[in-house]
Amino acid sequence: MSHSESGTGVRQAQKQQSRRALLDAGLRLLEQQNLSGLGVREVTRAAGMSPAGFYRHFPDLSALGVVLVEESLANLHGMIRAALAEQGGQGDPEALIDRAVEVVAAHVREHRAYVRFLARERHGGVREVREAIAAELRRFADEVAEALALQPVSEGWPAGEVRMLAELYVDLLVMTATAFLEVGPQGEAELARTARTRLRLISVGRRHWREG
Amino acid sequence: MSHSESGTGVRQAQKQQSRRALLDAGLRLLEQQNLSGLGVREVTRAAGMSPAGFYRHFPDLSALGVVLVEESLANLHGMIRAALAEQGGQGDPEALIDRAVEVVAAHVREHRAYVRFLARERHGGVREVREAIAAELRRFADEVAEALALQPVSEGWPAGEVRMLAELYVDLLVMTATAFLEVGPQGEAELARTARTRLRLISVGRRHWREG
DNA sequence: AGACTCGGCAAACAGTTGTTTACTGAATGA
DNA sequence: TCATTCAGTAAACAACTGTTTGCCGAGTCT
Repeated sequence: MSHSESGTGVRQAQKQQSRRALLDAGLRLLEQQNLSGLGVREVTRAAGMSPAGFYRHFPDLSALGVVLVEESLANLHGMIRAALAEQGGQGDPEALIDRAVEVVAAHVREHRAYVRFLARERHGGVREVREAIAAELRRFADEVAEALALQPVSEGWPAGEVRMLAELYVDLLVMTATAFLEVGPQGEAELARTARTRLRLISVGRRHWREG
Repeated sequence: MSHSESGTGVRQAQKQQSRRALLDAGLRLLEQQNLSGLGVREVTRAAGMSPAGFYRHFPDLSALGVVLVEESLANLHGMIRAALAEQGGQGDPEALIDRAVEVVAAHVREHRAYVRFLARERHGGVREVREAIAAELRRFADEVAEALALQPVSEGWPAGEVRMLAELYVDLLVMTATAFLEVGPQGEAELARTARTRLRLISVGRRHWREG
């Protein structure tokens, strides 16, 4: 058909489908288990595939884990980026905090398995996955730092301190996300409230920082 | 010999020694692995014992994990309790923060394996262990809340808010501890500095809370 | 049309696993 | 001293593991 670009169609599509089945099965199994305790056969069985088939897609279970990491944060990344852009530099910080907590809550509701996976493997036993998560969170902090620098409150703050602040916010948001996992639907509202208070506490501290 | 109390001596001592060997071997193996990926045979092999011997001490690997949790926090608990008592209610909060970070740093240096274990299994795949950690951290927060309530700054604060503040401090300290794990010896000083700044930020926020 | 690529499979490999069984022998209590 | 307790053992169990091999057959290219 075409004389350039991809060329193949059905072939790659089928492969991607199998790959997706493996990723989905893995993610599902990892809701109740650690990556270092997961088995190749276990995943292929759950994906309806022969054990050997796994190696056509990933060399390792670690490799599958790394892909899951990227997928995990791609979503959240997008949502946060949208939230930050929406408020821009001139939005009032209080509203931004509310929006951020809201976004995190929604994200957990929609991608529960991914969030649990991240929380579980962030300090888990597989180095490559740990490092992948750390790298993504670093990029996440970059983005938050960028947004913070635009706020009027950051006038005159050195980049290093803004960056530190951003990391603090990211850590708090990640903690909030994992806390959402462990709370029932009826506890969500209160958790969101305390999360907002935590963030506001930082916000207030920041405004009065110079005076000690 | 004696006609009451324990009676047996050598017997129990030998058993305790084997039990310790199992716990130590487990802790060592868990430095590079997750509990859900650990095996009974693996542990007994590392402890120089027959596989069946394990069941004379623990029904499960989860049970061993729970014991490790208790041991992990017993130390830290004691150190923090000492630091809090040392300052009492009248010590200045800044100094208390410095002392707390110092204590955490020392604790990580001395009990690296325990701290890594806690960080790894806090959200790990074994429910019983997760719950044990959560329970211990809750008790930890109780203690911090008690200390915070004694500070003059907490005048007029409702107990619920003090408690929330205590949880925030605990979360930050735990995060600091796990961060110490991932940083080389030359990065420790800077990490301690940013940890202190984070805590001070909260402190400042708290002082100016009412005025918004 | 024919040659070729390559995702998926069945089978085999040599190990490993958790747990139970019946046992041994030293520390114990009378 | 003699019977009892019980921590630790060796052996066996069936089931499972990760990975490699050769093969098939559908999708692809010329």
